[in-house]
Amino acid sequence: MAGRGRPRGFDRDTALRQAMVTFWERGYEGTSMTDLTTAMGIASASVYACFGSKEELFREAVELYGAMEGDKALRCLETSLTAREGIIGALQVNADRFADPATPPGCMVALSALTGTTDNPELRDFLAGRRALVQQSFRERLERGIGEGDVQDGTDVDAVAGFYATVLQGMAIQSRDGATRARLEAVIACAAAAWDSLARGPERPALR
Amino acid sequence: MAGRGRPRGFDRDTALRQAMVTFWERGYEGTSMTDLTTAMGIASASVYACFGSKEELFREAVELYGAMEGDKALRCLETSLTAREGIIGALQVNADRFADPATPPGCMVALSALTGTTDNPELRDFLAGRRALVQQSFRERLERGIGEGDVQDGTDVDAVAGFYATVLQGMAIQSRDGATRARLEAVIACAAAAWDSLARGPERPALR
DNA sequence: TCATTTCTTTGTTGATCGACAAAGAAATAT
DNA sequence: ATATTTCTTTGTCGATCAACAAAGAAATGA
Repeated sequence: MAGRGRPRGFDRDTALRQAMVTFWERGYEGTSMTDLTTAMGIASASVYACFGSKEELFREAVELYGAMEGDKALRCLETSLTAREGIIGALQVNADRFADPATPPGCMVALSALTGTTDNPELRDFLAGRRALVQQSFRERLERGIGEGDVQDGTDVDAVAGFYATVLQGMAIQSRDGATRARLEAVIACAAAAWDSLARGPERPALR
Repeated sequence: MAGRGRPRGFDRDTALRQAMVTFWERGYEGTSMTDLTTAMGIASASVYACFGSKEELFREAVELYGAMEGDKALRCLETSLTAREGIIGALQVNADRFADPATPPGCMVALSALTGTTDNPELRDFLAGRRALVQQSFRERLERGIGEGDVQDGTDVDAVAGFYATVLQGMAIQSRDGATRARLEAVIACAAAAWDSLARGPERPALR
């Protein structure tokens, strides 16, 4: 297993993490190979030898991002005693991340390839799929809540999961616009206050 | 006032509208001059002569977008009898726009320059300012509602305005990901159901 | 020691980016 | 009719894009 030839002069995980931060900050299209090689501290040929291409590097970076934060939110959903606690907790985990001064503001999955990838539908769908997974995990947690009794039977789990996913994605933009941790908390508090109207009452909320 | 020299061979408003749609679809950085000249049907030299630069053209396109939709939402806020009706109505006006099959999905102001403009802070701030204006108009409508009695005195208007702005921005991403008009309506219904918990009760919503 | 393997450095590739210069075309003013 | 003005067409500019080829450097195995 030990390589035969000259060993790699950089740490792959470290380089990937630095690439992730760069993509997170500047987006996929907004990040040039020069940006990457500068941040990673290696030459472009090493990037291609180690990661294949800019797009493959980006996909790995997104998976690393998901492994770091997504897992924490998923664990919050799983270990929570109620669906409300789980979903609101997941929002808070993300708010922590979005407002962390050590990393770029907002969510990499939500923001790094929304537009500008019109002629790369695979990459767009890749990220859209990651976003859909979050929404699906919300829905599954709501369904579990129905089974466990803390969510009223008859709740429109698709609508409620979509609502909280929408709030989460909106928080990513708010964070990009400079929203502090406290402001994100205030948004979450509002979303939490809506809970009983959505997942407690058996009737669909009236629109007007 | 009648021009002396050769008259322009294209309609400025039409060309601007086509540029707006292109920026809306592909984002600022994702739109090339070739994309623009193709969509507008004119050569790049004509673009520069008529609009100055790509960035100035984009700013004009954003202002046109705001004049088309922002005004409708603002009128909804002004003419509504209650703050609730105004803000929920503004969300619906935007949902109409986001899901209109005749135009690109989602919101141009929210999506067209979120990342990829790291080295152009003026442009980023320009769009962030437009987003802040929406949030401010929500806040002002809430304050008016307090004065008119349909919003409980003591309501945290900053938090509530931020919440509904967050939902609106999240809807833009949902729309980009393929959300139908009906799904956006479901999100709005959830946001509307939260209203009484936020703007009716005098107490701040409890977080847990 | 030396051949082999792998990585790094350096340089370059064709394509595309936004922007503009120069010249030709079409209108008005005198 | 002719000069003037303005627009359009054509071509091109230097910069930058993602990607890779070739050669030098540094490790291992025999």
